[in-house]
Amino acid sequence: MSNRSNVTKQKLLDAATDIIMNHGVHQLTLDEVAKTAGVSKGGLLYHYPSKEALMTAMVERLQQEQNELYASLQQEGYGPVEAFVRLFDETKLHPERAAIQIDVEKMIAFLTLFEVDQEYANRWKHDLDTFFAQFQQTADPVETMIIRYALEGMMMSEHFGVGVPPTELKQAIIARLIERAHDIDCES
Amino acid sequence: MSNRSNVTKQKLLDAATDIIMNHGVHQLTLDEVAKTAGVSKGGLLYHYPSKEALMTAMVERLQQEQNELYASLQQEGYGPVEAFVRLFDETKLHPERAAIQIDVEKMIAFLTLFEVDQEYANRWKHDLDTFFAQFQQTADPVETMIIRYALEGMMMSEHFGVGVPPTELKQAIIARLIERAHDIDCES
DNA sequence: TCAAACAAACCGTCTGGTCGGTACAGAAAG
DNA sequence: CTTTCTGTACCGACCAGACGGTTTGTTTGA
Repeated sequence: MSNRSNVTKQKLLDAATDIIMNHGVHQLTLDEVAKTAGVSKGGLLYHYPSKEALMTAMVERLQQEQNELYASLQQEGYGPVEAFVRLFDETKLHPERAAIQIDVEKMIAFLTLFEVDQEYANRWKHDLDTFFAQFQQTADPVETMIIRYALEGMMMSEHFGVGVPPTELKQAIIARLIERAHDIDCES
Repeated sequence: MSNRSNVTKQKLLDAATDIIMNHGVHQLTLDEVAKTAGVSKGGLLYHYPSKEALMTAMVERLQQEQNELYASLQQEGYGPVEAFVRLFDETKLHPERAAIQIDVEKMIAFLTLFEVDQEYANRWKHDLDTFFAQFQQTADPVETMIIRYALEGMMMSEHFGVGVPPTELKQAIIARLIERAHDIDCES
């Protein structure tokens, strides 16, 4: 794959991600993606022969980004649970790492993709299932799951814009979750 | 409005709710709703002149059901936070009340409707915003919000079917959330 | 008998996908 | 060096089906 081709592909994935985050799945049409990326629909379908191929590529890129960040957080000494919490707020806690440019809100937005296609959704589901399985092996599985659910619920409410609390409260919530995650990791 | 008309309307709302919960928003088409309800599309559009009208009616019915259940729970002596938690599990905690037939998983499924239409979504959002505003006035707003987010995240993961834990763990999670909600209500 | 409650064919738009063609960079041939 | 050829990247008109909604006609119950 040439460099030029790869650049265009990334542009298309960026455009699709942008649309799904800011305008929702229902706006994720091939025409819209092509237009946003500054490419013709023909050009889009040259690189991704179907809408599903485009969505699959989107999910795979996100997965890869997340796995890399999660691994790097664990290498910094954070336990599995705390690393997971920090995964959700990394770009806000460490703005200097904005280069990594991962926002887990993407994941929530991407979850809505599950509504559209079942085929590839199952693959992602399987990965998430195995990932969350380890959360049931910690010192306090109940608390661990509460932390996980709280983060997901928070991101969801953020994505849909319902009942969003002021920033200070959000930061306090994250802080407390990190605290508890740290305790759980220590006990485990 | 005659009785016959109302029966059909409820059948249509039931069908739409069923589809959105079991097959997702993208399958919520007028043809599908009509077919599921055993009515022709013409019949559907006789009662609900547009898809948005149908969705609005769906949301309004759900809101009403929830408000009634929430009020009844508070009348039984539960504080606002604990009542909210029990709202999420009422049908499972009290199967004998299955007549009420409210499952808050519906709400999560309905959230995906936000992706489709912004118009009526805002109305619902406003109601949710004012509802959740009181959660920031409790003795421990941080913990209260964690409880709320955890419940929403749990229902969401249930709806999308990602990383769903075994039943016992789920019950333990709910139990602990009820415990904490109770404490918060007592302190408030 | 009359209006409410449907049924069914039909229409316009949107959308995923196809297809023939173009621009261009480099290799091969002369 | 010029010409020809080839494959990659891309464009844009077009198509078929799906979907929301309209219209017209039919049944049903008071």
